[in-house]
Amino acid sequence: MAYRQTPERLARDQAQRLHILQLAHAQVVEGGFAQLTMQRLAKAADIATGTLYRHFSGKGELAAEVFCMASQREVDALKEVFAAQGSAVQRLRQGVERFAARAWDSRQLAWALIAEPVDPQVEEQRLRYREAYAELFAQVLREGCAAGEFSVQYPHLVAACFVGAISEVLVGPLSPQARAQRSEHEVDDDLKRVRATLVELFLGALGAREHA
Amino acid sequence: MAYRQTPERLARDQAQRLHILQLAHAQVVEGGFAQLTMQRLAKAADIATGTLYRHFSGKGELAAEVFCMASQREVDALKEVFAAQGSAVQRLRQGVERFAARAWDSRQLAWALIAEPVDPQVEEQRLRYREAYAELFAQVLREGCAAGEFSVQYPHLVAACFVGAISEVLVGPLSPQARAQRSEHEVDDDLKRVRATLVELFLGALGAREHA
DNA sequence: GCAAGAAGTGAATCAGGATTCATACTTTCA
DNA sequence: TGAAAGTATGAATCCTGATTCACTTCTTGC
Repeated sequence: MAYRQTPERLARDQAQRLHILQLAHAQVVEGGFAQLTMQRLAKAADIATGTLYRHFSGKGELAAEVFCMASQREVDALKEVFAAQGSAVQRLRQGVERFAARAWDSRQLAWALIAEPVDPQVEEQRLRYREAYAELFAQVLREGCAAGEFSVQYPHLVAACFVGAISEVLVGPLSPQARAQRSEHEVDDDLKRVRATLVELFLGALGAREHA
Repeated sequence: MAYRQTPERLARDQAQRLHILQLAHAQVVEGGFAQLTMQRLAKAADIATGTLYRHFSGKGELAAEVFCMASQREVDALKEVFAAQGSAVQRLRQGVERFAARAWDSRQLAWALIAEPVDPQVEEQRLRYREAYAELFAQVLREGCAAGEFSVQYPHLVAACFVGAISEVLVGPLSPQARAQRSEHEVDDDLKRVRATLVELFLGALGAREHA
């Protein structure tokens, strides 16, 4: 007999799995998904490549999980903002600002989540999460409609537009190439303008410019 | 001596190169860039793989060129719409509608151009072209400002938002997965709603709802 | 202490395309 | 016609990582 499923063992397993995920996450934060290879990860975790496969069926699963962890954090942050007190318009504005600020804070990660070319299993999660962001926005839009703050015919589509607009306007400046060219200072200015533009655009679109 | 650079020879060369590009384009139209492999392309063109390398330094260059050809066509179409007579608001509306309609017409291609994971050389062109679309929108925005139709502080950023919104709202329904699930009829309805949403959103954002 | 079964190892293998290159074919022109 | 030089061929090779698996090292219960 050997190695039974004692709670401690299970816990240790979980812990190692988590540790691997954290290291993988760190790789992505540092250099995007391109940086995430099984050998490198194994080395970072100080285990053999084969051991990775005791925790994950393959690279796709692992990468997808890393993606989900990171994205879920963003979704939760946004959810929190949207759950706060205040009019839909106010919350929308704060949501956008928070989103942009977070992306700016960890550009490489934001870029990896939003725009880096990734393999299909990860891309699938990306679609899911974009959907999730959109759903959050859509919910606030519906609340705003219900409260008579503004009127939107297809909240879900408008929400998708918002998500797209945010992504696009961030991706340019976030992309590794762009970052290589601009100074920190310029980049901060960019953030301010981007936030202002997004807020103005969204509230304007809702015919709620003045509430802001 | 042999095979001098007679005009006919050059022309034949050009013709073959073009033919290859057209076939490559066809591959992409059919199955995205994933479908574009050197062996498959060579077979389609009925030449040896090695011969491809007489025309292109490598796959990246070839794929990038295909991407550019296809994108340039879209840019030109949009440019044409924007160059037409009419107020900025009218042209903007028509630009959006045209863009969406074209994407809908060739979904697989649109998806490949907008959202398919592609290799870095192609991704680079994608950024350039997104920039190009944005620049077209920005120009119209500036004209509208100049004409006093509306006022926008950072036309370029707003333009980027437009491009992002259009892409995002199209990508969902355009993605191969989504397409597998919905009927033609549903998809047509989607297009109508998407166009309506985009137009309303953009004109609303510009405070130009009523001009429409 | 030891046998049985888990877990860990990492060099070897595999996969799937891109790329090369020795060889064969064409064209040109003296 | 044949030597020279460009062009085409496509099987073989290379590349880059993911994945495997025979073997070693643990852990446990007796």
